[in-house]
Amino acid sequence: MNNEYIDRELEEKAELLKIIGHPVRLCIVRNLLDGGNRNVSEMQECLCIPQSTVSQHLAKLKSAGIIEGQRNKNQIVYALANEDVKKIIKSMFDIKEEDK
Amino acid sequence: MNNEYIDRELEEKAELLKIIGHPVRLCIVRNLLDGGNRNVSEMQECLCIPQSTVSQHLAKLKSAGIIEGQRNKNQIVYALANEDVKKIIKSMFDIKEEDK
DNA sequence: TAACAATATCGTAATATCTAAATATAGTGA
DNA sequence: TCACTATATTTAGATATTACGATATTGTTA
Repeated sequence: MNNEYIDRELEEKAELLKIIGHPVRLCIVRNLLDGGNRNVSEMQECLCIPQSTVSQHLAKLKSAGIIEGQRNKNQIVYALANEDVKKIIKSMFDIKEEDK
Repeated sequence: MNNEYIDRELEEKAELLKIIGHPVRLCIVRNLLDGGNRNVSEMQECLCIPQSTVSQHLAKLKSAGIIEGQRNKNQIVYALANEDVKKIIKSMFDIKEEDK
């Protein structure tokens, strides 16, 4: 976007919104905030879609800094890593507390 | 998306996020909330993009119920019409009050 | 009603996204 | 090291989105 009124901040926020603007990714992110599935196999089962598809959505979320993965033994455990996204999900889905 | 874990609500919210997840549309929506340009010509000037492009983005926002247009003489004055979107924009851009 | 101004819609080419199978990688435990 | 499990990457076809010129529509005013 080559436009002085659309600045870097706006571009970045738009990108963030676009990335969570997909049913599978929004489901992943909402579950993460809501204390749900944290590793890929669980997400895959819960979402009923192929593993590679889940992984690609996770890659997209990760490259935007929305989630972070940490290896735990055999698995990779994901967590939300972006405050804007947390705020958005909380306000959209009326989630009160991170249950931990 | 044919998946029992991804329900109607999730689909709708994802669609909403996707629609505001575009720099031009996010700019329009943020300006509307922030008391800025409300008719198409002003937006067009401010955004430096062709009128038909602005109109198409407005159509998308409108068909998702994010904005509503009201005719005022020669022009159509738009306003935000979706509470989720208002909340999101406010929290992302630290807008305190609708100035009116 | 004619000319004009503001906005919307259409057509379409370029680009981006999505999905999923196939394949690769990397950690774990025997 | 070997087999296994969990996850990531690659590839490709299908689909969706985007931008914008051309054109249409609708309201206004003379």
